[in-house]
Amino acid sequence: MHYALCIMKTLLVIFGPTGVGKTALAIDVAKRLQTEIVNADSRQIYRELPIGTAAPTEEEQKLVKHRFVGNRSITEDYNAGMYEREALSVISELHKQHDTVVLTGGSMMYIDAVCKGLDELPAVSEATRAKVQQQYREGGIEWLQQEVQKSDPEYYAIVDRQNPQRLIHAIEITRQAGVPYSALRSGKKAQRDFRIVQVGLYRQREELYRRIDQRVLDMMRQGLEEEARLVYPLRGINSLNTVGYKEMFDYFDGNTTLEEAIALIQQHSRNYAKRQMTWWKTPRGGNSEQLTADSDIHWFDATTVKTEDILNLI
RNA sequence: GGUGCCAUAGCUCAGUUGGUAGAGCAAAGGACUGAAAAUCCUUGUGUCACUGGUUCGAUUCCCGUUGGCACCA
Repeated sequence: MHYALCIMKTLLVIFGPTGVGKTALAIDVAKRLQTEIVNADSRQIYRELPIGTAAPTEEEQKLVKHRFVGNRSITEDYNAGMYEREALSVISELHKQHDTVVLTGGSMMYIDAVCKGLDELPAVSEATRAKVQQQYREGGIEWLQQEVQKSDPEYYAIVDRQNPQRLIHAIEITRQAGVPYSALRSGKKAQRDFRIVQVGLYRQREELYRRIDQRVLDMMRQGLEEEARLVYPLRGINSLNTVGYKEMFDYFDGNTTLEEAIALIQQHSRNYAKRQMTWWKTPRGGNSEQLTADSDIHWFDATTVKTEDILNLI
């Protein structure tokens, strides 16, 4: 057993809210380990959106090879389940060459998909999706609620009934699988054949928000408006339901001024950062009692963390 | 200078036929098993601009003051 641990490969996961400083640290750590970075950001995978998603730049990618950056088009359907399968495959491939692989990003569910695993679900067909969408349009959320109550009472008992996305997903899966969605939810954590070391980054709220606001201004300087204009014709698709783009679309439509759009992008980015911090139960501003609360995660203040601190964990 | 209108939550505004007030947005907190930068839930005490008057009681009515807007000179 002890011997097995010694030869076990490692996945070093570095996460934290948007704007906390993950990219720079991950690159530095990966460089020192002479390994590669597996990106876990649901929007940076789209090659049409490098500026507005603050994707690693070409220069940064020259320092360390990145996977899952700009490898998809916004016109492709993509989701956390696909990411789990592809990421596990890439990690396995990289582990043949490297003892440690770095996984970094801000998409909570993508990271959980790799670390904890999602249950096997059938792919939803276009026909099923369209049918459910149509019935939702006709019957509203009441129909969704009644449908889930009828076809999957067990899930209805625990689901957030005001959330159309959750209800629609349950209906789609139930119809596609032929069994209730809840029957496919094991709630079990997947076993991985590598060790997982989790590093969480945090910053003082005020400073984090200041960095986020500044980064939005930087994006504007780098050409976010032009980037958004190029994808504007496709505005309805899921991948463009993204902070930085929907606000620019409103500006293009004449619903807001450019100034208002920028302020809204900043605001929505801050809201997103808050949701990330809630998900990871991020400690507030270096409270040491909270730091030890979750033993699985090694928390570091992003303003003081050193590459060596991370290397020491491995 | 004159007349009229307005002044209520961080913002935009309701409202109280006189019994100290509530929406949207913001903000804060939370949830999260294939859209997850998504989606959803919870949380509203504020000198009701200031001064005086009427009244058992005024944020509400009246006088005045200050500030803003509009029109007239």
